[in-house]
Amino acid sequence: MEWVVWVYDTAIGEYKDREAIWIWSIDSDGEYYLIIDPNFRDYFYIDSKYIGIRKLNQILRMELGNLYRDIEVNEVTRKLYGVEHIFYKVSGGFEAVKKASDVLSKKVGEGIYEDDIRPSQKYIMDMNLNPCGWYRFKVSNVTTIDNVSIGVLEEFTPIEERPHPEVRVLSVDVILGSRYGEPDPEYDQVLGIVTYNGENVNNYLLDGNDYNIIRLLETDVSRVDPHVIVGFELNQYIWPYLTERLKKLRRGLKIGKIGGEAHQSVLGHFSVGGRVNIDLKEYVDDLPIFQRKTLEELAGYMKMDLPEYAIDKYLYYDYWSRDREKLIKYVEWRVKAIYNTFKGLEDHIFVLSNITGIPPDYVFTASSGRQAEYYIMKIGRRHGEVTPKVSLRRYRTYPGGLVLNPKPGLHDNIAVIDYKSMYPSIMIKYNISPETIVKSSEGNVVYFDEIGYGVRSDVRGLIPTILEELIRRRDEIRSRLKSLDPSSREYKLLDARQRVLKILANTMYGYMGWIGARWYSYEGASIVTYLGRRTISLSIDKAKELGLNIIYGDTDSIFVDYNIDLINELIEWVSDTLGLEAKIDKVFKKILFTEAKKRYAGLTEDGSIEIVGLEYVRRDWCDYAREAQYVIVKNLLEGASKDKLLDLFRDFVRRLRRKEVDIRKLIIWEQITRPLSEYKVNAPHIEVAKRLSQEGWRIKKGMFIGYIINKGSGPLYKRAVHYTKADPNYIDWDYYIYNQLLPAIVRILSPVGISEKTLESIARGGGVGLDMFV
DNA sequence: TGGGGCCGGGG
DNA sequence: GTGTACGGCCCCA
Repeated sequence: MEWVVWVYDTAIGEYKDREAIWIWSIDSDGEYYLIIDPNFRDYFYIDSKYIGIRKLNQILRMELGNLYRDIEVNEVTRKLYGVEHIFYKVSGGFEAVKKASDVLSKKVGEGIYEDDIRPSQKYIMDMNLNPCGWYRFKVSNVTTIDNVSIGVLEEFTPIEERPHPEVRVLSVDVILGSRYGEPDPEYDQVLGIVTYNGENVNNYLLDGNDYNIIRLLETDVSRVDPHVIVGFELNQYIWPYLTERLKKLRRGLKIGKIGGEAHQSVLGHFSVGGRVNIDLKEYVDDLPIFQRKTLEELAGYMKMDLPEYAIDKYLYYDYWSRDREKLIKYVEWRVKAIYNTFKGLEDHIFVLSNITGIPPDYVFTASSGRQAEYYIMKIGRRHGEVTPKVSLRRYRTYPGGLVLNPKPGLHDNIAVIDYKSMYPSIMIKYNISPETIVKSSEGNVVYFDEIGYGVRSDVRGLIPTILEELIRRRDEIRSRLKSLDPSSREYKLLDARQRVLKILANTMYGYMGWIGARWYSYEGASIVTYLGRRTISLSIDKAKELGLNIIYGDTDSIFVDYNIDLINELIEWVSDTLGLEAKIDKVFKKILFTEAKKRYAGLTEDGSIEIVGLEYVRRDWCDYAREAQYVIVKNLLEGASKDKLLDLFRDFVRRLRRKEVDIRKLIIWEQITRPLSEYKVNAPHIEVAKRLSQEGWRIKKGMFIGYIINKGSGPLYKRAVHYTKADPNYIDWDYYIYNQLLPAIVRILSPVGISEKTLESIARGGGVGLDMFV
């Protein structure tokens, strides 16, 4: 029989009492298919440098007992960091191979590779069966269990580029709360579970025993039978809580296909057999544009309606006790937002999964470094590369990009010239890869005296090869996009593809400098940044020689007077002499610099305001000061008079002095970056977190603490209170005038000659007369 | 008063 | 758990 289906996961399952690869898939109507491949053999490599074949077989025979019959050893040639080695490939049944690698790790220790990659992932990479792609499967022995058609794999062929089928989605959110701070699954029942399938919201509220509502969730899942279950904080919070609640009853959470229970899997994500479990929190965690990592930010980004009342989890229990309606309304908004956000992101998720080979389940759980690594592993083996082990290394820093001191003040018509993908281009041009770096200048080597390493030019590195391929694939897609209708399905999918390829290319340099990388290269990363510094310095020299006035520069960019002829000459020189591509990135009609690097505000040619590094973009400044800075700098750039700017400032001061500001705009947000006990200093957010901790909240790394400064004496950390406990009568309004608003405005007005003294006197109420008395 | 701890953001 | 460079706050000696 032949099935044309879209694969969404591979897993280790069973066939006739033996472990087998299970390939979960659906057809264009969303019907389930499970294709079983009983023939895939797990394997690992052992380097022949560390053991002879005779000894190897002897150990395996002695230690494996009956499982030995299930093992095969073959001599193969593979590359390790580009160098050919003779390996023994030990393959066989999953259990036997696992036992064999355990035994050899103990007896030989070194030289064992790929025993740390799960068979289901090896299957994806070796068979080139990428998740979230279409395939034509030939199967036999077809049966049906529940509504899943099951068949045994004969063979398969890929079907290129067909949009993914419409997936059934169920979003889930829960109400967890406790009188005593953080809800504890040991004592605190689940208060409510809310689901949404795109049409109906179902809310199941505690009435007696929460076991009943968890069962209702299970019933809901089995009735809706979703391909995707999506939530916010599913992996770190919701699934662990629900499974912990059920442990008392000695049962698991039954939400998988064919009776599967949710269980913890690789990288700490939860796996729901036969369904795709997606946690959107992991998506927002990865992206810096989401400052506080909230669902509201994500929903706003996706241009969705925001809730009428957002309720903080610290207040869930209060609302549950006092205003349940409002709480339920909010959580209903959440499940809808989660559902709709997923719908907006599904192309990206499926494309990212398809390209990296990481199943959609945990493509977000994997860090961007790991995503890049899976991709390298996949491409590497096509070049005969064995995947190296992560080894323990000493942490070392190395110098990064070059940053120029800006010329402070207001400038007209400034062009930003930057290098197109500077680091990837350097890595390709100079062949920089872990295996191409050498210490000596002998042989075919491009040597860099200044840092004491060179790069081999007789072999092509793996990373540059991969980068070239990424760029080539992306260019192909981009040229196809030109002839497509931007609103078409095809365009959107291809656009998602080219974006993912770009992200992967841009990740490679950072990946190589990451100590946890399998393809880590301190020297390689150092050469990349060294060449980056050299490149930008050379172009600065050339720009000066051409007579261009340089205002600023950072890593891969220079800001110069907008003289199109000279700039074109510079760009041409970069291309001819350095062999790299530079371009005009944007032009500022006005741009304001302070004395500081990495901070400026500009008005672009299309009239938009761009603010970089200043208080406005930082979450550890209160919204009120941030907004004030935006308004005033916008007016400044658009040519407002000094009087107008001072009037605006005066208004912002006045509203604070009159306590007319919504206290939510006074919250300062800071992240907890380590266990509370590891902090060496007192600081407001740490102190507030410690107090929350005493009230029963588990304060974990990565949490955001929002605080407000109250009146009183002593250091700030003693006067900071959690924002849920702030009271306008106790707030230190002066702190907000002198330590939030004033510095944010001094920063942008002092470079244009408005003195700090002038602003301070306005802040004090001077020069306004009446203000003193209101 | 200045250095260290800490945080967030730029490219 | 991708990299380094940087500014600026608060605390404390």
